[in-house]
Amino acid sequence: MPRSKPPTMSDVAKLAGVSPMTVSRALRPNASASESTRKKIREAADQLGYVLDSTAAGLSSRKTGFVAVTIPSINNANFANTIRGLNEGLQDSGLQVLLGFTDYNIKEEERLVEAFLRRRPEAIVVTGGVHTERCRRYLAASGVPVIEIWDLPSSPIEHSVGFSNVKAGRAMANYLVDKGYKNIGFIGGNTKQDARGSDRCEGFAEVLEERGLSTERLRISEEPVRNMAQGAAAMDYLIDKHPDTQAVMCASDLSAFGAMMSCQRRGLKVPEDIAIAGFGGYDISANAIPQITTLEAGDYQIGTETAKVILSQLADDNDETEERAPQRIKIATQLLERESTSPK
Amino acid sequence: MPRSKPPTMSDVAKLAGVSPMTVSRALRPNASASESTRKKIREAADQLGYVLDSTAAGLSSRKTGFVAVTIPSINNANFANTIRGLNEGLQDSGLQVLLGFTDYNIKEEERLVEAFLRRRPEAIVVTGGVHTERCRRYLAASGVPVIEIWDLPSSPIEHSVGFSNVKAGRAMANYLVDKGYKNIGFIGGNTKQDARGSDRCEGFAEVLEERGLSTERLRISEEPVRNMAQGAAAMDYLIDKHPDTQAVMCASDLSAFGAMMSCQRRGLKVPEDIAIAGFGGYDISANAIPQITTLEAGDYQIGTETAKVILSQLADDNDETEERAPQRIKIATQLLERESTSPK
DNA sequence: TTGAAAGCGATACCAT
DNA sequence: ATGGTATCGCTTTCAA
Repeated sequence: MPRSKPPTMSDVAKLAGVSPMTVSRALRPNASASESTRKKIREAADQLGYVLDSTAAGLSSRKTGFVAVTIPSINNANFANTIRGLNEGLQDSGLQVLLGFTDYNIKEEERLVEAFLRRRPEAIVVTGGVHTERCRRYLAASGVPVIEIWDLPSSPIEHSVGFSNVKAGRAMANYLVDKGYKNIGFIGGNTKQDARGSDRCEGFAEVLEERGLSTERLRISEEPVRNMAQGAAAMDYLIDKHPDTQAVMCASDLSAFGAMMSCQRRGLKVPEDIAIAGFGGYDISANAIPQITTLEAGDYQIGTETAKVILSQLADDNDETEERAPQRIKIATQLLERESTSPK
Repeated sequence: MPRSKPPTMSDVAKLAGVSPMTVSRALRPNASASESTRKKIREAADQLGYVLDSTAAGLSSRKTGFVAVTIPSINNANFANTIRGLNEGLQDSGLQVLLGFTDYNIKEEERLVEAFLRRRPEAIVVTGGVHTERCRRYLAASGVPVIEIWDLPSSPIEHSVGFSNVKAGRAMANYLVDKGYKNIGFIGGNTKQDARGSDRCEGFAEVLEERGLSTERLRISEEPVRNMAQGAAAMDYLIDKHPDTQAVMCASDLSAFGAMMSCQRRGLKVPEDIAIAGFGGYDISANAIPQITTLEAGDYQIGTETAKVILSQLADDNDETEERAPQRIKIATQLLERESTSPK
């Protein structure tokens, strides 16, 4: 089958006996064209199998309809939910999400952002507030709204939608200390790689210090600790080193579950022998036995709120209004107390 | 901050004292330009903060650099892995994945495909072999390579990369029957929504019949059964109705885990009282206690193989070779026997 | 409501 | 190695 050149507007125009310009208008909902020519043109288009070329349309109208988005990983339910929320929030706007994955690497993020900039997106969304110097310059000079999500950076590039990861870590630490635990640990990964995760760890450690508890059980391994197996391994290490550990917060619910399985294998009961908490409000935290205490981050809502920011910034009826001011949308987090930290 | 128009190639050319054409060449790796002018131009570009407009480049060169991909959901580790594999396979090609989510709805897929076609992708990847009539027409007339993944349709549109979901269901059924189980159930969701899931169920049922076993324990609910909670609910229903059930295959490892938790809550031991198997090779299947028997689908590999098909089809040195023939790449699945179906 | 002309920002192609 | 010119397929703008 030879791959032939697709038909153009001119082809449709010729067949319908009108000018290309009329075709252009007839194919758009809001343009003026009589119903009769519209019908004629639609038929001609159908007959030819014509599909609008939005590449050309974008070049001419200076609107690509793209929203560029970078997230650390696609294998992560939290970010997946954010993308779902964003997609749904943009549903009726005609905006297309251009999704890229940084693999928790800001150098890779820089590459992605540069590649995305070439596509002339109408807005750019990046995860987190830590970027390479060059990447910050790209974003600042992009000429379109920039939204940082999943954090509320102290020096945002422009808009931000998220929550304070430091405070999130503090909240969980305070909760565990309030429960009466003394020997408290934290399981997390390389701080350089995952700025948000390390912020949570930092907040967690702050509270332990403030409340006069030891911080020697902060188990930060070189490798990331995101999945179940990594959580299990980290827990093994932690308990071997500090058998008197009474409670642990894990970087995510997945590693918390892995840690919990590790305890079960050792004959340690959760929460009676050791309490475990996670982060992220993953499905597993609600379905595991025992259910895992977690901090829900409002992942889906981050997406929907980001969509709102984008749409309000792009609305053309606000060129001079205060809507153009940098937005800072705080998403509520929620500590869900579950069985894994509540001995009966 | 006023959002001003970004600089163009002409701007760079003017500043560097050359023609736009020279800029175009200097900015590409393979074009001929002297090192001295290259340097001059790069400096001018940097100074202006120039970023190539690939929209315009695409219009002119008739290459957008897009590969359009539709998957049912972003909240699914299997599809996520496929996208990871695809991305990595396309890494060095300069091709950008344009990702869309159908929500397991072929009408939504049709809308997405039409929207994507407007972007003039250089290849299109769709999940599954079931599409609306109109969507099939779109794809067939797209003029670019079309790859259906996660299945091997009997009437493929063009290329396909996947495995037989019917055979996958058969494999698990045969395994369970071989283990000596008689009262075997299946937990899955609405067949209309998820064609691949229902294929697996169909294969599963075929084997039960062929081997003289009852198929009355095929629990197919109206709603999808994909997550843990749904799996738990379905298991409760199944056991209430058929307390003599000895083994169950679930539509996914997530529902298998939910089902297992449901058993645990009832005091049923897995696998001693009831055996449970899943599908998909999710992390949870290897980390749960007991570990869950599953059928690994080669999700990541589906992505990498799809990338290979795309690249070979797009290679311009094969206009007339047999490489243009429809490819049908079979991905190996693997039944991983684990504790959840192996009483000691 | 419709049409003609002039780009949008780049590359292909042909010269030099 | 570099430049000039003609598109690429559409929309904007201005007229009719």
